[in-house]
Amino acid sequence: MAEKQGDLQIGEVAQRTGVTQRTLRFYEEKGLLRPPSRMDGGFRLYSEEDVKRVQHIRRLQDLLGVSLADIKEMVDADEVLRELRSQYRPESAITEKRKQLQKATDVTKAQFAIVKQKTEQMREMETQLEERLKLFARWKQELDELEKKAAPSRG
Amino acid sequence: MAEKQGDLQIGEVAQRTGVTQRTLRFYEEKGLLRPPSRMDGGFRLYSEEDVKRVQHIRRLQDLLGVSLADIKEMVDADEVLRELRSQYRPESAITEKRKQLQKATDVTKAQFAIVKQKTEQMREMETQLEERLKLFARWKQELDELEKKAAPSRG
DNA sequence: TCCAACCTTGACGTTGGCGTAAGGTGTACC
DNA sequence: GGTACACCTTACGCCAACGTCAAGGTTGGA
Repeated sequence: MAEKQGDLQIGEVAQRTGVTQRTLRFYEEKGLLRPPSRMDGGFRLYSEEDVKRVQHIRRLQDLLGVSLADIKEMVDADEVLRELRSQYRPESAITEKRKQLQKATDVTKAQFAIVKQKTEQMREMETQLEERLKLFARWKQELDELEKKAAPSRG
Repeated sequence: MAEKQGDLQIGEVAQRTGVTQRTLRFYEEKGLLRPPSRMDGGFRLYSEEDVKRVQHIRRLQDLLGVSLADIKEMVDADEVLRELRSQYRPESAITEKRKQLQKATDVTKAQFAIVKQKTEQMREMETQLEERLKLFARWKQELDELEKKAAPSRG
């Protein structure tokens, strides 16, 4: 198997996502990334989808600050989503589908709750910091004027 | 020195803040909390201020997900703020004050930048998740209707 | 055919943020 | 002054999330 058009080796993926190759292998090991296809010699071949996935994982890490285990749960829900998208499937599996959909919904709702709560608190913090900056600005003003009075332009 | 009115032992602080005693000592060790006063026997005595400080640290940890080293920088800025509040001080120290104020302002601005960026991204994620939930809801509808047609009330 | 650049799988190392156990001391209350 | 409980320091332990070799195989071009 030669390198298929559009596929990426691990080095390129690392560059484009800003993580190390070690991290990519680590994510694979932990089940956060599906094992990619390989070249004949064993080199990993990633797709654009994989790149997006990595970026998604990083966003979750950075923004939510949750563990990779939790993130795995979340991206697994993504996988379910993709699977469900391939509608054409045995009708017998409809109960299964329903279960998967339920699971995905639950996970997403949980995630949504976290995000909502955090945005809320972040906004609070944002205004607090804003207030503080204003306060600092006023103090600086006062300092400036104090200095002007203490040592009026002696030039 | 008996236990002063209004002061708290480490156990109470732990309970009220939801962290362990170990964590409180650890924060002290790392300079995130000023060494509290002590009873004659060596028991730590915390103030209400300390409690607030711990809660603040935890919020920073949880929301921003930054290292304790970074948080130290931030809460040190708080300390500067408190010091600057005691205005009555030798005039000779005005240059020093200015420097401290500058530093505090810088740190606060940096923090503000982080918070702002994160809130932004969080809001994006929020809407994404909302969309996804809607999609899931629609799919569930479809599944329901599909089932109704496949097996119409056979009672 | 040969080489440089790229990749592979182990396997051990590191850092942050605490947990936990040991062995001893303080405090409060009867 | 005994006892039950809260606290003290010291020090080793632990887990997540990678970092960092080491020793070798693959690829693609000259």
